[in-house]
Amino acid sequence: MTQFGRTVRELRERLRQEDARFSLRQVAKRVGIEPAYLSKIERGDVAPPSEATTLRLAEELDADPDWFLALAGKVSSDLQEIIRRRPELFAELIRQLREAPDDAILRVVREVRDGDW
Amino acid sequence: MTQFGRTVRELRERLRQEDARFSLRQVAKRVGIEPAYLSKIERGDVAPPSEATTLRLAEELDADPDWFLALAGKVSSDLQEIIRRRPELFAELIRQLREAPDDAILRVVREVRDGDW
DNA sequence: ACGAGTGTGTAGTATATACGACACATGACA
DNA sequence: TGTCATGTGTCGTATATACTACACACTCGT
Repeated sequence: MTQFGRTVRELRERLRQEDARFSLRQVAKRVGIEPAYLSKIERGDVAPPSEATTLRLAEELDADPDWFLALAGKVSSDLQEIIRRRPELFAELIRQLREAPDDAILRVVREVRDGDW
Repeated sequence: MTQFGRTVRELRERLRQEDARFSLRQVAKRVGIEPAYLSKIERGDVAPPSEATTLRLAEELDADPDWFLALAGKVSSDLQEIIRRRPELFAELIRQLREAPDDAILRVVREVRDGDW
């Protein structure tokens, strides 16, 4: 599972082509971790970092937080909390949607957004 | 957060009134953990156990697995995997439903179940 | 009185998580 | 030819997770 690492590296290198401030060291500094650690993360030498660090990285690299957490093998703790408040309800809903096509889920999202409960 | 422990104890004591096989020791044995450990769990002396152990406990005590995991502060790993496959879609859906009343979510569940995508 | 079963207190442990510190080699630039 | 910045290799560590092992005190039936 070095998918996360490869993605971080690709995003960073891409940004770097137009902005030299996206060197590994400088990104690490802004994110608040050691360069050596970021290096290992990018090469999949260590497991993906904590949720907090992953989120700071996502912001730095302008990536979607939930997507980034997913690449890191995690699910946002705020989503988990929502589920934990009504576990049976959400469990059933999510399992129902396991095989549903993207646009079916999107329809549900829109419907809920416009819904008048 | 001894909510999990208290619930385990209550469920077990209740079952015990009609079946002496639900002593702490015997339940621990069937679940595959040490009695001392289960004792600490029930009194909130330690954090709730792992997902696997929590699920075996839920089955033993005839409790809903997702509800039990929630009490233990967790979200089923299979739900997490479903979310991780399409993180942005599910994140939006779940956040939309954060404040929705139960019956609104139930309507969505039914609708999806009967849906023809 | 004693053996079986009960719950619990104390101590210890293996593994995972999430990093930091420091040194090193390389390449570009003045 | 220094020096500056780059990425990386090695080693160590604090904290959390998820338990086990063993001994103890109590109670209940025989």
